[in-house]
Amino acid sequence: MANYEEVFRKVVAHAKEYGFIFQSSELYDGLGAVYDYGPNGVELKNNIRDYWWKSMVNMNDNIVGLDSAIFMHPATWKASGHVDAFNDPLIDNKDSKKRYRADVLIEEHVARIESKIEKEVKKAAKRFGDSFDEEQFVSTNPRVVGYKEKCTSIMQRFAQAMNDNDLVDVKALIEELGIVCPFSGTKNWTDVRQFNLMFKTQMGSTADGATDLYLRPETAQGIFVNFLNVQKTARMKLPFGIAQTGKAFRNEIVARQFIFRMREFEQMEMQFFVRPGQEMKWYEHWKESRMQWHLSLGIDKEQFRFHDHDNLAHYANAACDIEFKFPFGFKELEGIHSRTDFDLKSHQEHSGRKVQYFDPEINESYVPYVVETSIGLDRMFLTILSNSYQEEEVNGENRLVLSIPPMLSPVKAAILPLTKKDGLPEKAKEILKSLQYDFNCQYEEKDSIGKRYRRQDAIGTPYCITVDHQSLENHTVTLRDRDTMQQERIAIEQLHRLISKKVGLNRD
RNA sequence: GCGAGUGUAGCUCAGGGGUAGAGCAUCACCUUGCCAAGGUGAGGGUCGUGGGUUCAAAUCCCAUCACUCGCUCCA
Repeated sequence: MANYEEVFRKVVAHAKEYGFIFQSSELYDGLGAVYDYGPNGVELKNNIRDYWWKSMVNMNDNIVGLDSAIFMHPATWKASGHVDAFNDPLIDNKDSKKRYRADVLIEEHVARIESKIEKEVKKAAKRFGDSFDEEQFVSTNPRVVGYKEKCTSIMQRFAQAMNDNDLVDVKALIEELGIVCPFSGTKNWTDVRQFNLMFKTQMGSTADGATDLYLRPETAQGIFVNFLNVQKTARMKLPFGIAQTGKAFRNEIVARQFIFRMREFEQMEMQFFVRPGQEMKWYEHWKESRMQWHLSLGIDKEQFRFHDHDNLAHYANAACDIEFKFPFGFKELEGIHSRTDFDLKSHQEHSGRKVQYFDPEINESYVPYVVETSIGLDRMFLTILSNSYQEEEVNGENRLVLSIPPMLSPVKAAILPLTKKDGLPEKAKEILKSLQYDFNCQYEEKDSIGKRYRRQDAIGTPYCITVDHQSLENHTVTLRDRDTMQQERIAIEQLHRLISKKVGLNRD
């Protein structure tokens, strides 16, 4: 594991040194868990996004795109469940230094009382034998009734306190119940604090007339609230999908592991709408299809695995992750969720509008079911980066190469005059002009040719084109392959076709 | 938020009360010309920030900020 950490350290340092990723606001000592993409980083990121968009939207005639705004009506987040689910009251035990969710502590306490009720019931059942009437017992036995009342009053008080945002009373409740920390066994608690996982902001320039808004914590809701607009205007028939990429914001309590967990990050999501009852078929379809997408990038199959969720979120009836083996272990890269009709139905209820689809095949209107594929663009970036980073030995010397899939490489080709005289730079610049319209190219004449090759290796450029004296005579150049370091001499006219074949999406 | 660690040049780090250092990187010139680190020279730091002790603080003390790691959360 120490070795993995070492590799990860190097990847992070490399990302900075070669202009892929900088920490946000570094000039001011940095801003935690926020990162900026540098000149090479933005190219790679754009290429990943393009590749996703092409394969999801352009290659599927039943998927269309959308770019919804980051600001959304605040009711959206009530409907989606985020307002409730993203507000956790937390409390620390000062002795054990452990942190707990206050609601969980209280619920566990209630659960203990409930188990006492069960014990009483069992005991009674034994005592009364066949004539035992559980319902009657539970409603009449004074001890059980007392327990039940206690549970109800605790939960009511807790609900009331949460509703009033009265965290002082939540703490008082915990103290009154005598809840102790399982580790230290003490009641030495801090105050209860609320963690807001959504970022709040205001719309409207005057303080008193402003409306509280949230920065969206996921892009999906923009798709759901536009379901009718898109379906009608693009004349889509079920099953069909809506895809969107964009920024999302989460106030993570801790943010670690470089760009794996960021406060501001970018998602690539596709929500696929299906007839109720067909969701599992499509869930399986997208599970398979998304895994194939990852494998199409040439990454080793062993680096991925599925992880099925046991504890499903409130909206899902099936969910799995595609995990990638990051340098710090297998971690979630993409989620495929069968979200049922939860979201659309909830928006229907909250908005008071009909969010339904009339299905001409069965002559019926219904709220569609949704299968979601949701991948973190930044996580995909880290996947590509950490998977590409390689150190190898060449003639007793280290070579550092990013073996990025060529279609994703920030720079497709470097054009290098062997020397910076005798008209070689001019010839090289001619070639640059002929290629740079279609490919992101770099021209370099500084330093020895070997040094330039290695610099290009370090940013993952698949091709180096070297212009030498022979080029002036017969219009040929050498084309060096990043991975094999082999060179072949080819006609300048062939360059465009060869590079296109290697870096294009269509490999035929 | 708690605990531990770190903060000196673009990067990696040395220096632990007395004029701020090295290697690499950068820039210029020379040399070489197909797999990085040849020669000469140059630029670059009020040692994270603020305060204190001292004749004197990068160095000792206090505070503060940021980052890293662990714990709590994570569709």
